[in-house]
Amino acid sequence: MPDSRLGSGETEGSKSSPLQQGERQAWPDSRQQREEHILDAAATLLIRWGYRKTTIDDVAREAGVGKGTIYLHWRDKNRSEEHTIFRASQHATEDTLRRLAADPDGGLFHRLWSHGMLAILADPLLSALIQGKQEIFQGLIDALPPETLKQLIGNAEEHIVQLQAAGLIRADLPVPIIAFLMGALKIGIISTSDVLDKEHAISMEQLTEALSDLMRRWLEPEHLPSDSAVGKRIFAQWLKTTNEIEKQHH
Amino acid sequence: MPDSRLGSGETEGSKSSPLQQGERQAWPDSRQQREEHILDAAATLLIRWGYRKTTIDDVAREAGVGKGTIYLHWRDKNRSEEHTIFRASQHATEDTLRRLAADPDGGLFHRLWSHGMLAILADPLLSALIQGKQEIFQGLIDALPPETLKQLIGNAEEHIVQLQAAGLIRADLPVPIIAFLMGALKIGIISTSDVLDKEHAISMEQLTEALSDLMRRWLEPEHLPSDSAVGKRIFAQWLKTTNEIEKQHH
DNA sequence: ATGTGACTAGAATAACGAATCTGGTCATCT
DNA sequence: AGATGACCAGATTCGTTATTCTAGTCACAT
Repeated sequence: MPDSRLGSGETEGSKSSPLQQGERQAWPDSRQQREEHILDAAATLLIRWGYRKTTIDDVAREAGVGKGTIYLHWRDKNRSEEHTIFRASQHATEDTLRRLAADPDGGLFHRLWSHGMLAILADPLLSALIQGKQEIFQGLIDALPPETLKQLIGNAEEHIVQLQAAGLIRADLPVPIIAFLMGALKIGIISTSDVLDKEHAISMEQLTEALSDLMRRWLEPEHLPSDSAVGKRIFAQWLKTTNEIEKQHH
Repeated sequence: MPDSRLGSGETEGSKSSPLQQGERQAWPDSRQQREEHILDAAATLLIRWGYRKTTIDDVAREAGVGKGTIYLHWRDKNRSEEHTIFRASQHATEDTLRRLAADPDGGLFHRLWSHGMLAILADPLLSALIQGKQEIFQGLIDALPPETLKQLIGNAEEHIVQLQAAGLIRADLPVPIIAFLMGALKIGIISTSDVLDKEHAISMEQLTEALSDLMRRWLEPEHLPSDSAVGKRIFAQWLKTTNEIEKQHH
């Protein structure tokens, strides 16, 4: 599991050392490592109990640090949980880019879409967020910058314009309609994906294939640009920009 | 507005007579007319206040009849509201068939789908039901036969098999996947359609066209069957069956 | 017959003080 | 320094009682 950290800037030397198995854990962690641990804990509890029912004490206990320590990393509870969501989004982006890089057709739009879709689907936190599960984000969601959700759904019209210009998707459809339908499909899939497991066992591979097929037939033009690198560049650029916007909010 | 009543059985002779404008209304209605009025009232209030907050008294007042009268038509509150939903579904079916009949391409699958979609989208009650808006159906939804919702979403695999056999949709895709994605798309569209009005003014005509385009490219085979009547027959049959199933529940 | 609305029992809701919980601080410890 | 957890004020929840509401009935009116 390679993990290219685009993350929060600070780098620090101190490597982790003799990690012993105490009652929970006891690591003389580096600051960054500890932050990651705390965010892990926060994500776990956020999914399990939701924002309202997850207390700072819980997170601290789960992460094996003192309560005050959390306030050494974030100004308040909101900032900490926001960062948790931001990191999940970051991971999904990295995951998508990784999948695209490994895909020979990674420069084609239908691959971008299905890989991106699957990356979100794989993360329960992002799925819940897009589904608009208020019971999980109760109270936090208002504090969240409204951009975040929109970015996650990814119905950015600007991006569609770029793709049309590059000849990667059909130019004969109105941009707002494409944006609307792509968003609707994404939300619909995430909202009903729990049925997948229960009723019909559809594998993720099958779903990826089917989604690629759908997007290709619907949105890709007869003749694709010869240079496949163009697509890859645009996608990477787009995903990066998206993350930048979210990061601005700290 | 033609209205072929498939409804509740009873027929009665008494025609309506001098309808005067009282404080609300005063019609010596036929039994059936009155039932329609009550259902209209119930639908209005259901959308406005939801099931929990709508009382039988409210419905009676809105319909301009006495409270007891409602109990002359339905055993209890549940039955009355269920009938309201059933009627909405019936209307949507009739609406879809009417649109298909008026459409020269009414025998093609992509027309069925977009017309059906639009019919649901046009009815706030059905939209809310499919969206799973619990705040509206709170308490009623449990009493509802689980079939109802499934039928409304229309992800009936059986139907897809028929369509494949008739050569109206591609046969090279697994049925469960088609069912899943069609359901997801429908739910997504309905769930996000409120954004339509607000942000980007997408007309219903545009949406119909775009949906037709999507479904045709995604699901229709190269070569369509020459006899367009086949499609119409299958669609009519299917929509009828769907309604029958719901009607069984009274 | 047919329609009605006053009536009732049981359920839902409001009121409200007591008890508990929790985000954030800071004196203390390492 | 860097980290912690006891502590506090304000918010939330809980337990209880009082009040209101409403589905369904039925004696009466039309």
